[in-house]
Amino acid sequence: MDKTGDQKRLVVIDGKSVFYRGFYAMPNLRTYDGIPTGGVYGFATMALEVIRRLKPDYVAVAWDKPKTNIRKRLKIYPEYKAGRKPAPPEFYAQIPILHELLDALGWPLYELDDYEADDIMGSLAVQAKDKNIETILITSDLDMLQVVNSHVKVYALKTGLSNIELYSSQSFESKYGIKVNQFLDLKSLKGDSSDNIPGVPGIGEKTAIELLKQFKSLDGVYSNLDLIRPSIKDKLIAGKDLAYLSKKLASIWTDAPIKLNLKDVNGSKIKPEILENLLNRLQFRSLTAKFIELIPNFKLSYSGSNNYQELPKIKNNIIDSDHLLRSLTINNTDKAWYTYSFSLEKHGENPQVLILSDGLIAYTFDIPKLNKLELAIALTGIKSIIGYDLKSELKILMEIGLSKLPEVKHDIMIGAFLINSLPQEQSLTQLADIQLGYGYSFEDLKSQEIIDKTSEIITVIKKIYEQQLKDLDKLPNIKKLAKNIEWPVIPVLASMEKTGIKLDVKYLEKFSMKIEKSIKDLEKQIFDYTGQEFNISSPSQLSEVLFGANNLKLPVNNIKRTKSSYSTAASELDKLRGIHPIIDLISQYREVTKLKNTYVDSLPRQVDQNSRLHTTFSLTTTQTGRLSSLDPNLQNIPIRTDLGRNIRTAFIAEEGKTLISADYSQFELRIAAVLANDKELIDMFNRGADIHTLTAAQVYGRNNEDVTKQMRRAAKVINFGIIYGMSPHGLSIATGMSRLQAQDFIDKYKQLRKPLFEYMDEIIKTTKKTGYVETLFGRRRMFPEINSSNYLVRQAAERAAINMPIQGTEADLMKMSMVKCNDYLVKQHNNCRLLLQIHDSILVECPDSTVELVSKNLKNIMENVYQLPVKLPVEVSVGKNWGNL
DNA sequence: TCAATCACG
DNA sequence: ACGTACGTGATTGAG
Repeated sequence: MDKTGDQKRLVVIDGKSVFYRGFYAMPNLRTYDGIPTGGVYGFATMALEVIRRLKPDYVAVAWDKPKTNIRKRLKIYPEYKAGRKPAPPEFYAQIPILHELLDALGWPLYELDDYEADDIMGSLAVQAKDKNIETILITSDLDMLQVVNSHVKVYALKTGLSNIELYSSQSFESKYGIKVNQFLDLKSLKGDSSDNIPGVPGIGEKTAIELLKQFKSLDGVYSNLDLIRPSIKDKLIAGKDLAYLSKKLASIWTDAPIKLNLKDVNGSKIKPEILENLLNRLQFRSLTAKFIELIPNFKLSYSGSNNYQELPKIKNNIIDSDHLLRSLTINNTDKAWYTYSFSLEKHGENPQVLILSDGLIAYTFDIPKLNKLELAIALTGIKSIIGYDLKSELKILMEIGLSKLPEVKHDIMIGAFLINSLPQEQSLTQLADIQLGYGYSFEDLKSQEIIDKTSEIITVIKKIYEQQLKDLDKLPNIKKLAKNIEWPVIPVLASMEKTGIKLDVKYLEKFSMKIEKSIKDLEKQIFDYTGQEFNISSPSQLSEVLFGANNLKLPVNNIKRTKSSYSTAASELDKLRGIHPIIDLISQYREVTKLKNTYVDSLPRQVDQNSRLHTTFSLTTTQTGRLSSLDPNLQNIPIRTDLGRNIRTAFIAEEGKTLISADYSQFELRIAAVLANDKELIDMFNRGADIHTLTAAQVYGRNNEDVTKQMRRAAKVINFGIIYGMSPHGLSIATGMSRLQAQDFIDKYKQLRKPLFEYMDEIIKTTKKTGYVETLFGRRRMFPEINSSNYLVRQAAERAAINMPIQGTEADLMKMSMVKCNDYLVKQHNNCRLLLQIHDSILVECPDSTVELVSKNLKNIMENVYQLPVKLPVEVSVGKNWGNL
């Protein structure tokens, strides 16, 4: 986009439409303090693009004055722009910030009582033309096409935030078949519901275009009425006044009382310090860096200002295995190593290990077995490490055989997650971009590329680390959480992943064959009923078979719909149980195929040469702080059905060893009692009562002995459901009571557990105020949606906000337990290992001889992991396989 | 790539 | 009037 000759260029931005775009594109963007910033972000992104691509000499921003009547237009047509919903509070909250941004950029804002932004833009464009200045208008709708001429161009906002493009009249013309200068007449005829421009009633886009193609203009249409077929002619005659009124309304008025003062709109009045300060405050890190890059005299102290060029060059010393040991015998054992990658890669014959350390060296090193030991000895000096995803790196160090692993001093992947877990910032590439504005990708680097980029990579890691230290200083609770829980659990998880759990592959193969038979069996029975073969696993085909007019025609009155058909989810099929025997068969078919595909056949494919299965635990996935397990997921191995439990039987202990499972009982409810400080509930727990029976007795006003199974079940459902904010409807579904009974039950329960409900109210209140909730140990989850104007979104956020501290505190405690248990095992029973964690339980493998002792001690460690008013009883069980614990 | 479904706590 | 319990991951079919 180069300018010709000396002609100057003015850019006028339709401020509100740009702002709206950002506002809706990033509805959840907020600062740590919960100030909504999406609209400002959108505007800033676009501003950057304007400066970069259009290189304007002058810039102005036009704005529709908020809540001001557009009096001139209203006089002629009071309904103009009526019926628009007012913008939500998140919108208005950002306006003052936008003003600050404009001030920092030195871009004046034009708003006038009687004129719309379009008019202001048009007026400025006209005056600019008189001064022989080119004008570029930036807007999101086509209305501005009216003022296009030799000196005026329209740029439209395309998809994305920073994407502005010259509006091509060609594409308009090929799409509509009329010229852009006929756009106003088109609108006069067809109207525009978004602006409440009436147009001619009964004339839509199709007809209007047809007319304009033939008669060129609105006047042309009305002077040739006789040539038009009667049905349309009548509509045109009846709507003539409206048509011309529409034209007036939709016209851009280029005579707004503003004066284009070149001094005011001078685009080079940017105030770098103020801009930097503001962007920093808004936590637009990547934007800050991009502005810095763009604006030559915008070089400042901002801690993330190191772009690619400015990264210090570090001596990049590549050393092969021959020279390794001498070089590695380093003296820097006291300070932390910054690491990016201890990674094992196959290169030709030998795996290589790649080590990037504190700005000194990148090593590539073949590690045939012989050298592993030497390498391990050489690396033994490292006391602590700082880096990205250290769990992976610790696993490599274990692989090499390092006897004493370095301490995790700081992991920037997890650090970023703890500081703000809104899930945009996960990869190192993202972190470098968002926190430092460093625009280099770290994805899929080959080892040679990693070596070439050593200095950049290490510098980026250091910078992010330093940035996070500053952030953590402002978040003392999270700092403590990181130090006391999150860093220590990393090596424990590394060890668990590395150890893996043994799988009885032969057993599963047998089971698979058995299951295969019953699948065939079920298929046959199902097809007997339907009279045709189809894919039972396809919800759409199944729905057709069950409900279709030519098939079984099962009643659909209660059945939920999906987008394309009736739902065939288990909960919906349940409603049809008893109506047709096929329902039962389908449920069985589902259970069996699920089991086979997800577990029986797939797990054996994933074992190592020792028949052990290695999962990966993620610390940065769940919004509550729980772990998640993937590749394969070992946190959802079946247990609820008899058939499913067979899968657990395939998880076995090594020869001569035994599995120990240790579970916290009623973990979440106990934590809820503590957080709410519900003394009665705590007391019930501490007396060792059966909590559900006792609850039922209280709700129904009976003695414990008179509580029926039904009652206890209802009480159990509500005791758990309450943690998620269950509704009467939910309760009635889960228990089979009527809605009224359920409502009554909940009312009584509320009376009974006043502190619990007060606590829940309190959580919602503070979340609305601060924008986040915390666990007992300071883990934090942001809730941008808690003030949403959408009832359902808001309600969902409220329930999640209630649940988070409970589930999160449970997760925190569990991690602490794991660290302590692991410590104990490593120190006193080094041939015992933690294998899995399933949220409220852990699985340990231990030599037969020490099972009893170890179980007792694990139980003790877990029960006393942290002093709380409520007891945390742990149940321990042992067995040769996971199925019979 | 997404939606639907279902396995777990 | 509307929808209805929190948090996950894997598999499948279909566009």
